Amino acid sequence: MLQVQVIREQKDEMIAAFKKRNIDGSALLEEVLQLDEKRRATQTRLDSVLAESNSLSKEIGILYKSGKAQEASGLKEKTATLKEESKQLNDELTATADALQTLLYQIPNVPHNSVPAGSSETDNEEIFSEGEIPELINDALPHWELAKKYDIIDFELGVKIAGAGFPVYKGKGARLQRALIAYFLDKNTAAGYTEIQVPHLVNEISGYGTGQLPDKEGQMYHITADDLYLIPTAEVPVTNIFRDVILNENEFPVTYTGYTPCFRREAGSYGAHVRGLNRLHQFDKVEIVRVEHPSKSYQALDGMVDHVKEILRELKLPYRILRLCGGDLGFTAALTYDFEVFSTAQDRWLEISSVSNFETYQANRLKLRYKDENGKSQLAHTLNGSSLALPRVLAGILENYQTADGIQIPEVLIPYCDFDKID
RNA sequence: GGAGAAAUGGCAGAGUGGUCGAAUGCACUAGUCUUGAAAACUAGCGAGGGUCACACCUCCGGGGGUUCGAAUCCCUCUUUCUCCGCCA
Repeated sequence: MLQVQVIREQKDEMIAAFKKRNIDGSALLEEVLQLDEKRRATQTRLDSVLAESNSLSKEIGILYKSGKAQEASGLKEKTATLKEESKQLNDELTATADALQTLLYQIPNVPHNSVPAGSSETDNEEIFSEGEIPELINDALPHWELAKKYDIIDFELGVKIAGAGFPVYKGKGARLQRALIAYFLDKNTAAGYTEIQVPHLVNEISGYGTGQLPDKEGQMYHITADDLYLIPTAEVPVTNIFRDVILNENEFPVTYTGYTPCFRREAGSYGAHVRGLNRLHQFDKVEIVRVEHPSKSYQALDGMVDHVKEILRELKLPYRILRLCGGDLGFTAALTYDFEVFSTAQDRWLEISSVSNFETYQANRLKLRYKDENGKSQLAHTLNGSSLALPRVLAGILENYQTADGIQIPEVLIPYCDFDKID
Protein backbone atom coordinates (compact mmCIF):
# COMPACT_ATOMS: atom_id res chain seq x y z
CA MET A 1 0.00 0.00 0.00
CA LEU A 2 1.35 3.37 -0.95
CA GLN A 3 1.79 6.07 1.65
CA VAL A 4 -0.48 9.04 1.21
CA GLN A 5 2.26 11.37 2.29
CA VAL A 6 4.54 10.10 -0.46
CA ILE A 7 1.75 10.46 -3.01
CA ARG A 8 1.37 14.06 -1.90
CA GLU A 9 5.03 14.71 -2.52
CA GLN A 10 5.71 12.63 -5.63
CA LYS A 11 2.48 12.37 -7.53
CA ASP A 12 3.89 13.24 -10.92
CA GLU A 13 6.79 10.81 -10.67
CA MET A 14 4.36 8.10 -9.65
CA ILE A 15 2.05 8.78 -12.55
CA ALA A 16 5.02 8.51 -14.90
CA ALA A 17 6.11 5.23 -13.31
CA PHE A 18 2.60 3.76 -13.47
CA LYS A 19 2.64 4.23 -17.24
CA LYS A 20 5.14 1.37 -17.30
CA ARG A 21 2.38 -0.78 -15.83
CA ASN A 22 0.03 0.57 -18.48
CA ILE A 23 -1.97 2.24 -15.77
CA ASP A 24 -3.16 5.80 -15.90
CA GLY A 25 -2.62 6.77 -12.31
CA SER A 26 -3.55 10.43 -12.48
CA ALA A 27 -7.25 10.09 -11.65
CA LEU A 28 -6.58 7.47 -8.97
CA LEU A 29 -3.92 9.47 -7.20
CA GLU A 30 -5.92 12.65 -7.45
CA GLU A 31 -8.83 10.90 -5.80
CA VAL A 32 -6.54 9.66 -3.04
CA LEU A 33 -5.37 13.18 -2.34
CA GLN A 34 -8.89 14.53 -2.29
CA LEU A 35 -10.10 11.83 0.05
CA ASP A 36 -7.11 12.36 2.27
CA GLU A 37 -7.75 16.06 2.44
CA LYS A 38 -11.35 15.41 3.30
CA ARG A 39 -10.27 12.91 5.89
CA ARG A 40 -7.95 15.36 7.59
CA ALA A 41 -10.47 18.17 7.49
CA THR A 42 -13.13 15.96 9.05
CA GLN A 43 -10.66 14.72 11.63
CA THR A 44 -9.82 18.26 12.61
CA ARG A 45 -13.45 19.19 13.02
CA LEU A 46 -14.13 16.07 15.02
CA ASP A 47 -11.10 16.69 17.21
CA SER A 48 -12.27 20.15 18.18
CA VAL A 49 -15.75 18.90 19.02
CA LEU A 50 -14.25 16.14 21.13
CA ALA A 51 -11.91 18.58 22.82
CA GLU A 52 -14.82 20.77 23.81
CA SER A 53 -16.87 17.86 25.04
CA ASN A 54 -13.90 16.53 26.99
CA SER A 55 -13.38 19.78 28.81
CA LEU A 56 -17.10 20.06 29.56
CA SER A 57 -17.05 16.59 31.04
CA LYS A 58 -14.19 17.56 33.28
CA GLU A 59 -16.07 20.62 34.44
CA ILE A 60 -19.12 18.53 35.16
CA GLY A 61 -17.03 16.19 37.23
CA ILE A 62 -15.64 19.07 39.26
CA LEU A 63 -19.10 20.56 39.75
CA TYR A 64 -20.51 17.29 41.02
CA LYS A 65 -17.63 16.91 43.42
CA SER A 66 -18.25 20.33 44.88
CA GLY A 67 -21.95 19.60 45.19
CA LYS A 68 -23.21 21.88 42.43
CA ALA A 69 -25.45 19.37 40.77
CA GLN A 70 -27.73 22.08 39.45
CA GLU A 71 -25.01 23.73 37.38
CA ALA A 72 -23.76 20.39 36.22
CA SER A 73 -27.05 19.37 34.72
CA GLY A 74 -27.07 22.63 32.80
CA LEU A 75 -23.77 21.70 31.20
CA LYS A 76 -25.07 18.24 30.46
CA GLU A 77 -27.54 19.67 28.04
CA LYS A 78 -24.73 21.29 26.13
CA THR A 79 -22.89 18.03 25.77
CA ALA A 80 -25.90 16.43 24.16
CA THR A 81 -25.56 18.59 21.06
CA LEU A 82 -21.84 18.04 20.95
CA LYS A 83 -22.40 14.34 21.18
CA GLU A 84 -24.78 14.40 18.27
CA GLU A 85 -22.31 16.42 16.28
CA SER A 86 -19.38 14.18 17.05
CA LYS A 87 -21.34 11.10 16.13
CA GLN A 88 -22.11 12.56 12.76
CA LEU A 89 -18.54 13.66 12.16
CA ASN A 90 -17.27 10.31 13.27
CA ASP A 91 -19.49 8.50 10.79
CA GLU A 92 -18.27 10.83 8.11
CA LEU A 93 -14.68 10.25 9.09
CA THR A 94 -15.09 6.49 9.10
CA ALA A 95 -16.72 6.54 5.68
CA THR A 96 -14.00 8.73 4.23
CA ALA A 97 -11.20 6.71 5.79
CA ASP A 98 -12.74 3.47 4.52
CA ALA A 99 -13.09 4.86 1.03
CA LEU A 100 -9.49 6.00 1.12
CA GLN A 101 -8.34 2.61 2.36
CA THR A 102 -10.31 0.78 -0.32
CA LEU A 103 -8.83 3.00 -2.97
CA LEU A 104 -5.29 2.56 -1.70
CA TYR A 105 -5.72 -1.21 -1.75
CA GLN A 106 -6.43 -0.96 -5.45
CA ILE A 107 -3.24 0.87 -6.31
CA PRO A 108 -0.21 -1.29 -7.09
CA ASN A 109 3.35 -0.57 -6.12
CA VAL A 110 5.36 2.02 -8.02
CA PRO A 111 7.78 0.30 -10.41
CA HIS A 112 11.47 0.88 -9.76
CA ASN A 113 13.39 3.09 -12.18
CA SER A 114 15.04 0.14 -13.85
CA VAL A 115 11.74 -1.57 -14.68
CA PRO A 116 11.18 -1.54 -18.44
CA ALA A 117 7.82 -0.51 -19.81
CA GLY A 118 5.83 -3.28 -21.41
CA SER A 119 2.53 -5.03 -21.53
CA SER A 120 3.34 -8.73 -21.28
CA GLU A 121 6.07 -11.26 -20.68
CA THR A 122 7.45 -10.70 -24.16
CA ASP A 123 8.64 -7.29 -22.97
CA ASN A 124 10.62 -8.67 -20.07
CA GLU A 125 14.28 -7.86 -20.27
CA GLU A 126 16.81 -10.67 -20.24
CA ILE A 127 19.74 -9.51 -18.19
CA PHE A 128 21.76 -12.67 -17.72
CA SER A 129 22.00 -16.25 -18.82
CA GLU A 130 24.29 -19.08 -17.98
CA GLY A 131 24.71 -22.81 -18.44
CA GLU A 132 24.95 -25.04 -21.46
CA ILE A 133 21.78 -26.26 -23.03
CA PRO A 134 22.51 -29.98 -23.26
CA GLU A 135 22.22 -31.93 -26.44
CA LEU A 136 19.62 -34.50 -25.83
CA ILE A 137 19.36 -38.03 -26.91
CA ASN A 138 17.28 -38.71 -29.99
CA ASP A 139 14.10 -39.87 -28.38
CA ALA A 140 14.18 -37.34 -25.52
CA LEU A 141 10.97 -37.17 -23.54
CA PRO A 142 9.16 -34.39 -21.68
CA HIS A 143 9.18 -34.84 -17.93
CA TRP A 144 5.63 -36.18 -17.72
CA GLU A 145 6.60 -39.04 -20.02
CA LEU A 146 9.77 -39.64 -18.03
CA ALA A 147 7.71 -39.62 -14.85
CA LYS A 148 5.58 -42.40 -16.21
CA LYS A 149 8.44 -44.34 -17.75
CA TYR A 150 10.36 -44.52 -14.48
CA ASP A 151 7.28 -44.55 -12.27
CA ILE A 152 8.36 -41.59 -10.13
CA ILE A 153 5.38 -39.25 -10.42
CA ASP A 154 1.78 -40.39 -10.80
CA PHE A 155 -0.50 -37.64 -12.04
CA GLU A 156 -3.56 -39.86 -12.47
CA LEU A 157 -3.31 -41.06 -8.91
CA GLY A 158 -3.38 -37.46 -7.75
CA VAL A 159 -6.52 -36.90 -9.80
CA LYS A 160 -8.13 -39.84 -8.07
CA ILE A 161 -7.32 -38.58 -4.60
CA ALA A 162 -7.71 -34.83 -5.02
CA GLY A 163 -7.94 -33.64 -8.59
CA ALA A 164 -5.83 -32.40 -11.45
CA GLY A 165 -2.77 -30.52 -10.35
CA PHE A 166 -2.08 -32.63 -7.26
CA PRO A 167 0.60 -35.11 -8.33
CA VAL A 168 1.75 -38.09 -6.30
CA TYR A 169 5.51 -38.53 -6.10
CA LYS A 170 6.75 -42.08 -5.71
CA GLY A 171 9.96 -43.86 -4.85
CA LYS A 172 12.99 -42.08 -6.24
CA GLY A 173 10.75 -39.24 -7.36
CA ALA A 174 9.66 -38.58 -3.80
CA ARG A 175 13.19 -38.95 -2.55
CA LEU A 176 14.55 -36.54 -5.16
CA GLN A 177 11.93 -34.03 -4.13
CA ARG A 178 12.93 -34.35 -0.49
CA ALA A 179 16.60 -34.10 -1.49
CA LEU A 180 15.96 -30.84 -3.29
CA ILE A 181 14.18 -29.36 -0.28
CA ALA A 182 17.01 -30.33 2.04
CA TYR A 183 19.64 -29.10 -0.39
CA PHE A 184 17.94 -25.72 -0.85
CA LEU A 185 17.48 -25.24 2.88
CA ASP A 186 21.11 -26.15 3.49
CA LYS A 187 22.29 -23.67 0.88
CA ASN A 188 20.13 -20.95 2.36
CA THR A 189 21.17 -21.52 5.95
CA ALA A 190 24.80 -21.62 4.85
CA ALA A 191 24.21 -18.18 3.35
CA GLY A 192 22.99 -16.92 6.72
CA TYR A 193 19.24 -17.40 6.47
CA THR A 194 17.52 -18.75 9.56
CA GLU A 195 15.40 -21.78 8.85
CA ILE A 196 11.82 -21.48 10.00
CA GLN A 197 8.68 -23.61 9.85
CA VAL A 198 5.43 -21.74 9.65
CA PRO A 199 1.70 -22.46 9.43
CA HIS A 200 0.39 -23.45 6.04
CA LEU A 201 -2.90 -21.73 6.71
CA VAL A 202 -3.21 -18.05 7.42
CA ASN A 203 -5.94 -15.71 8.55
CA GLU A 204 -7.45 -12.91 6.54
CA ILE A 205 -5.34 -10.17 8.13
CA SER A 206 -2.17 -11.92 7.02
CA GLY A 207 -3.51 -12.13 3.49
CA TYR A 208 -3.96 -8.38 3.50
CA GLY A 209 -0.56 -7.82 5.07
CA THR A 210 1.44 -9.15 2.16
CA GLY A 211 -1.02 -8.07 -0.51
CA GLN A 212 -2.65 -11.33 -1.61
CA LEU A 213 -5.91 -9.83 -0.41
CA PRO A 214 -7.90 -8.19 -1.73
CA ASP A 215 -6.05 -8.29 -5.04
CA LYS A 216 -5.77 -12.05 -5.58
CA GLU A 217 -8.76 -13.28 -3.65
CA GLY A 218 -9.57 -15.97 -6.20
CA GLN A 219 -6.06 -17.36 -6.28
CA MET A 220 -6.10 -18.75 -2.76
CA TYR A 221 -8.02 -21.69 -1.35
CA HIS A 222 -10.34 -20.38 1.31
CA ILE A 223 -11.49 -22.52 4.22
CA THR A 224 -14.80 -20.83 4.88
CA ALA A 225 -15.67 -22.81 8.00
CA ASP A 226 -12.75 -21.26 9.84
CA ASP A 227 -12.08 -18.29 7.58
CA LEU A 228 -8.53 -19.37 6.84
CA TYR A 229 -6.58 -19.40 3.61
CA LEU A 230 -4.14 -22.04 2.38
CA ILE A 231 -0.90 -20.26 1.69
CA PRO A 232 -0.01 -19.64 -1.95
CA THR A 233 3.60 -19.07 -0.88
CA ALA A 234 5.63 -19.04 2.33
CA GLU A 235 5.98 -15.30 1.79
CA VAL A 236 2.61 -14.83 3.46
CA PRO A 237 3.20 -16.49 6.85
CA VAL A 238 6.90 -15.61 7.02
CA THR A 239 6.55 -11.93 6.18
CA ASN A 240 3.54 -11.61 8.49
CA ILE A 241 5.77 -12.54 11.39
CA PHE A 242 6.71 -8.89 11.20
CA ARG A 243 3.22 -7.45 11.17
CA ASP A 244 2.95 -4.70 13.80
CA VAL A 245 6.62 -4.95 14.61
CA ILE A 246 9.02 -2.11 15.27
CA LEU A 247 12.60 -3.23 14.82
CA ASN A 248 15.73 -1.61 16.13
CA GLU A 249 18.07 -0.48 13.41
CA ASN A 250 20.71 -2.92 14.62
CA GLU A 251 18.37 -5.85 14.00
CA PHE A 252 18.79 -5.51 10.25
CA PRO A 253 19.01 -7.49 8.17
CA VAL A 254 16.32 -10.01 9.05
CA THR A 255 16.74 -13.15 6.98
CA TYR A 256 14.55 -16.23 7.02
CA THR A 257 14.21 -19.29 4.87
CA GLY A 258 11.38 -21.76 5.00
CA TYR A 259 10.05 -24.73 3.15
CA THR A 260 6.29 -24.98 2.67
CA PRO A 261 3.87 -26.52 0.28
CA CYS A 262 2.05 -23.86 -1.72
CA PHE A 263 -1.56 -23.97 -2.79
CA ARG A 264 -2.94 -22.10 -5.75
CA ARG A 265 -6.32 -22.39 -7.34
CA GLU A 266 -5.04 -21.30 -10.76
CA ALA A 267 -8.61 -20.79 -11.81
CA GLY A 268 -9.04 -20.68 -15.54
CA SER A 269 -5.47 -21.54 -16.44
CA TYR A 270 -5.79 -24.74 -18.37
CA GLY A 271 -4.20 -25.63 -21.66
CA ALA A 272 -1.15 -27.01 -23.35
CA HIS A 273 1.34 -25.28 -21.11
CA VAL A 274 0.08 -26.67 -17.85
CA ARG A 275 0.94 -30.30 -18.49
CA GLY A 276 2.85 -32.33 -15.99
CA LEU A 277 4.60 -30.29 -13.36
CA ASN A 278 4.38 -27.00 -15.21
CA ARG A 279 1.46 -25.66 -13.21
CA LEU A 280 0.04 -27.29 -10.12
CA HIS A 281 -2.50 -26.62 -7.39
CA GLN A 282 -0.11 -27.88 -4.78
CA PHE A 283 3.63 -27.66 -5.03
CA ASP A 284 6.65 -27.36 -2.80
CA LYS A 285 8.84 -24.32 -2.51
CA VAL A 286 11.70 -23.08 -0.39
CA GLU A 287 11.48 -19.38 0.13
CA ILE A 288 13.86 -16.70 1.35
CA VAL A 289 12.54 -13.58 3.02
CA ARG A 290 14.43 -10.47 4.09
CA VAL A 291 13.53 -7.35 6.00
CA GLU A 292 15.97 -4.59 5.24
CA HIS A 293 16.83 -1.01 5.96
CA PRO A 294 15.61 1.05 2.98
CA SER A 295 19.13 2.14 2.14
CA LYS A 296 20.27 -1.47 1.84
CA SER A 297 17.36 -3.20 0.16
CA TYR A 298 18.56 -3.08 -3.43
CA GLN A 299 21.96 -4.30 -2.43
CA ALA A 300 20.15 -7.12 -0.64
CA LEU A 301 18.10 -7.85 -3.75
CA ASP A 302 21.30 -8.24 -5.77
CA GLY A 303 22.61 -10.54 -3.08
CA MET A 304 19.53 -12.70 -3.34
CA VAL A 305 19.91 -12.89 -7.09
CA ASP A 306 23.53 -13.97 -6.71
CA HIS A 307 22.49 -16.56 -4.18
CA VAL A 308 19.93 -18.14 -6.50
CA LYS A 309 22.43 -18.03 -9.34
CA GLU A 310 24.85 -20.05 -7.29
CA ILE A 311 22.30 -22.74 -6.62
CA LEU A 312 21.44 -23.09 -10.30
CA ARG A 313 25.11 -23.14 -11.17
CA GLU A 314 25.64 -26.02 -8.75
CA LEU A 315 22.68 -27.86 -10.20
CA LYS A 316 24.20 -27.28 -13.64
CA LEU A 317 20.93 -26.20 -15.15
CA PRO A 318 20.80 -23.73 -18.02
CA TYR A 319 18.94 -20.64 -16.88
CA ARG A 320 18.34 -17.00 -17.61
CA ILE A 321 17.33 -14.03 -15.52
CA LEU A 322 14.65 -11.59 -16.60
CA ARG A 323 13.87 -8.20 -15.26
CA LEU A 324 10.11 -8.07 -15.37
CA CYS A 325 8.50 -5.31 -17.34
CA GLY A 326 5.81 -3.10 -15.87
CA GLY A 327 3.01 -5.13 -17.35
CA ASP A 328 4.27 -8.42 -15.94
CA LEU A 329 5.33 -7.05 -12.56
CA GLY A 330 3.36 -8.29 -9.58
CA PHE A 331 0.91 -5.97 -7.89
CA THR A 332 2.99 -5.47 -4.77
CA ALA A 333 6.51 -5.50 -6.22
CA ALA A 334 8.70 -2.55 -7.16
CA LEU A 335 11.25 -4.70 -8.96
CA THR A 336 11.25 -8.40 -9.76
CA TYR A 337 13.81 -10.71 -11.29
CA ASP A 338 12.49 -13.98 -12.64
CA PHE A 339 14.72 -16.99 -13.02
CA GLU A 340 13.85 -19.43 -15.77
CA VAL A 341 15.30 -22.85 -16.43
CA PHE A 342 15.41 -24.16 -19.93
CA SER A 343 13.33 -27.23 -20.34
CA THR A 344 14.99 -29.00 -23.21
CA ALA A 345 12.42 -31.57 -24.03
CA GLN A 346 9.63 -29.01 -24.01
CA ASP A 347 11.83 -26.46 -25.71
CA ARG A 348 10.70 -23.66 -23.43
CA TRP A 349 11.73 -21.68 -20.39
CA LEU A 350 10.13 -22.47 -17.04
CA GLU A 351 9.96 -19.94 -14.25
CA ILE A 352 11.60 -21.40 -11.17
CA SER A 353 12.22 -18.34 -9.04
CA SER A 354 10.97 -14.85 -8.60
CA VAL A 355 13.00 -12.46 -6.50
CA SER A 356 11.39 -9.16 -5.55
CA ASN A 357 11.83 -5.99 -3.60
CA PHE A 358 8.56 -4.64 -2.27
CA GLU A 359 10.16 -1.58 -0.74
CA THR A 360 7.66 -0.16 1.78
CA TYR A 361 4.57 -1.43 0.01
CA GLN A 362 4.05 -4.48 2.21
CA ALA A 363 5.63 -2.81 5.25
CA ASN A 364 2.98 -0.11 5.13
CA ARG A 365 0.22 -2.69 5.24
CA LEU A 366 2.02 -4.72 7.84
CA LYS A 367 3.01 -1.72 9.93
CA LEU A 368 6.53 -3.07 9.85
CA ARG A 369 8.81 -0.28 10.99
CA TYR A 370 12.17 0.42 12.52
CA LYS A 371 13.50 3.19 14.72
CA ASP A 372 15.93 5.42 12.88
CA GLU A 373 18.87 7.17 14.53
CA ASN A 374 16.55 9.96 15.67
CA GLY A 375 14.20 7.52 17.31
CA LYS A 376 11.53 8.05 14.68
CA SER A 377 9.56 5.15 13.24
CA GLN A 378 10.16 4.51 9.55
CA LEU A 379 8.80 1.82 7.28
CA ALA A 380 11.22 -1.01 6.53
CA HIS A 381 11.67 -2.74 3.18
CA THR A 382 10.61 -6.33 2.59
CA LEU A 383 11.98 -8.69 -0.02
CA ASN A 384 11.53 -12.29 -0.92
CA GLY A 385 12.47 -14.88 -3.44
CA SER A 386 12.11 -18.54 -4.23
CA SER A 387 15.14 -20.68 -3.71
CA LEU A 388 13.61 -22.55 -5.30
CA ALA A 389 10.23 -23.71 -6.57
CA LEU A 390 10.45 -27.47 -6.68
CA PRO A 391 8.31 -28.87 -9.50
CA ARG A 392 9.82 -26.97 -12.37
CA VAL A 393 13.33 -27.51 -11.08
CA LEU A 394 12.43 -31.18 -10.97
CA ALA A 395 11.07 -30.96 -14.50
CA GLY A 396 14.27 -29.29 -15.62
CA ILE A 397 16.43 -31.93 -13.99
CA LEU A 398 14.43 -34.82 -15.39
CA GLU A 399 14.51 -33.44 -18.91
CA ASN A 400 18.03 -32.08 -19.01
CA TYR A 401 19.66 -35.01 -17.25
CA GLN A 402 17.97 -37.79 -19.19
CA THR A 403 20.16 -40.32 -20.94
CA ALA A 404 19.46 -43.45 -22.91
CA ASP A 405 19.67 -45.58 -19.80
CA GLY A 406 18.14 -43.37 -17.15
CA ILE A 407 18.16 -39.98 -15.51
CA GLN A 408 21.40 -38.83 -13.94
CA ILE A 409 21.19 -37.12 -10.57
CA PRO A 410 23.02 -33.78 -10.39
CA GLU A 411 26.21 -34.24 -8.46
CA VAL A 412 25.31 -31.92 -5.57
CA LEU A 413 22.15 -33.90 -4.93
CA ILE A 414 23.68 -37.37 -4.82
CA PRO A 415 24.57 -37.12 -1.11
CA TYR A 416 20.96 -36.19 -0.43
CA CYS A 417 19.51 -38.97 -2.60
CA ASP A 418 21.73 -41.94 -1.87
CA PHE A 419 21.46 -42.88 -5.54
CA ASP A 420 22.95 -41.34 -8.65
CA LYS A 421 20.54 -42.46 -11.29
CA ILE A 422 16.85 -43.01 -11.85
CA ASP A 423 16.35 -46.03 -14.03
C1' G B 1 -16.35 -29.90 22.82
C1' G B 2 -17.92 -28.47 28.40
C1' A B 3 -16.78 -25.39 33.04
C1' G B 4 -14.00 -21.46 35.20
C1' A B 5 -10.19 -17.39 35.23
C1' A B 6 -7.70 -13.74 32.61
C1' A B 7 -5.98 -10.03 28.55
C1' U B 8 -2.95 -2.79 30.75
C1' G B 9 3.46 0.42 27.81
C1' G B 10 9.79 -3.84 25.70
C1' C B 11 8.87 -7.04 30.26
C1' A B 12 6.70 -7.42 35.18
C1' G B 13 2.67 -5.21 37.48
C1' A B 14 -0.91 -1.28 40.04
C1' G B 15 -5.33 0.90 38.74
C1' U B 16 -13.20 -1.26 39.55
C1' G B 17 -16.75 5.52 36.86
C1' G B 18 -13.89 11.84 36.74
C1' U B 19 -7.02 16.11 35.93
C1' C B 20 -5.37 8.12 34.01
C1' G B 21 -1.99 7.70 28.33
C1' A B 22 -2.06 5.27 32.85
C1' A B 23 1.58 4.33 39.63
C1' U B 24 5.81 1.39 40.64
C1' G B 25 9.90 -1.91 39.41
C1' C B 26 13.08 -3.91 35.62
C1' A B 27 15.07 -3.00 30.87
C1' C B 28 16.64 0.95 27.60
C1' U B 29 18.84 6.12 26.27
C1' A B 30 21.52 10.53 27.79
C1' G B 31 24.09 13.01 31.68
C1' U B 32 26.72 13.43 36.69
C1' C B 33 30.34 10.79 39.50
C1' U B 34 34.79 7.36 38.23
C1' U B 35 41.53 6.48 35.49
C1' G B 36 37.82 2.96 33.21
C1' A B 37 33.72 -0.12 34.42
C1' A B 38 30.06 -1.25 38.01
C1' A B 39 27.06 0.98 41.68
C1' A B 40 24.59 5.39 42.93
C1' C B 41 22.18 9.84 41.41
C1' U B 42 19.52 13.11 37.62
C1' A B 43 16.62 13.36 33.30
C1' G B 44 14.22 10.99 29.31
C1' C B 45 11.69 6.71 27.69
C1' G B 46 4.51 3.43 23.91
C1' A B 47 1.94 4.13 19.07
C1' G B 48 -0.91 6.93 15.51
C1' G B 49 -3.32 11.49 13.65
C1' G B 50 -2.65 16.76 13.58
C1' U B 51 0.56 21.42 13.63
C1' C B 52 5.91 25.53 10.99
C1' A B 53 6.03 24.41 16.14
C1' C B 54 2.56 24.14 20.07
C1' A B 55 -2.35 23.12 21.19
C1' C B 56 -5.49 19.32 20.46
C1' C B 57 -7.49 14.25 19.21
C1' U B 58 -7.36 8.68 19.27
C1' C B 59 -5.57 4.03 21.27
C1' C B 60 -5.41 -0.06 28.18
C1' G B 61 -6.79 -7.69 23.15
C1' G B 62 -10.85 -6.53 18.64
C1' G B 63 -15.87 -4.68 17.84
C1' G B 64 -20.41 -2.63 19.86
C1' G B 65 -23.23 -0.39 24.03
C1' U B 66 -24.46 2.42 28.86
C1' U B 67 -22.87 7.42 30.78
C1' C B 68 -22.00 14.41 30.73
C1' G B 69 -17.54 11.24 31.49
C1' A B 70 -15.09 4.19 30.64
C1' A B 71 -8.73 0.92 31.40
C1' U B 72 -12.75 0.59 35.12
C1' C B 73 -19.91 -1.17 33.99
C1' C B 74 -22.78 -4.26 30.03
C1' C B 75 -22.86 -7.32 25.32
C1' U B 76 -20.00 -9.89 21.74
C1' C B 77 -15.70 -11.89 19.29
C1' U B 78 -10.60 -13.47 19.64
C1' U B 79 -6.61 -15.25 22.39
C1' U B 80 -4.19 -17.31 26.82
C1' C B 81 -4.30 -20.20 31.38
C1' U B 82 -6.64 -24.09 34.76
C1' C B 83 -9.95 -28.39 35.17
C1' C B 84 -12.89 -32.19 32.43
C1' G B 85 -13.59 -34.76 27.70
C1' C B 86 -11.19 -36.23 23.06
C1' C B 87 -6.69 -37.11 20.43
C1' A B 88 -1.52 -37.54 16.44
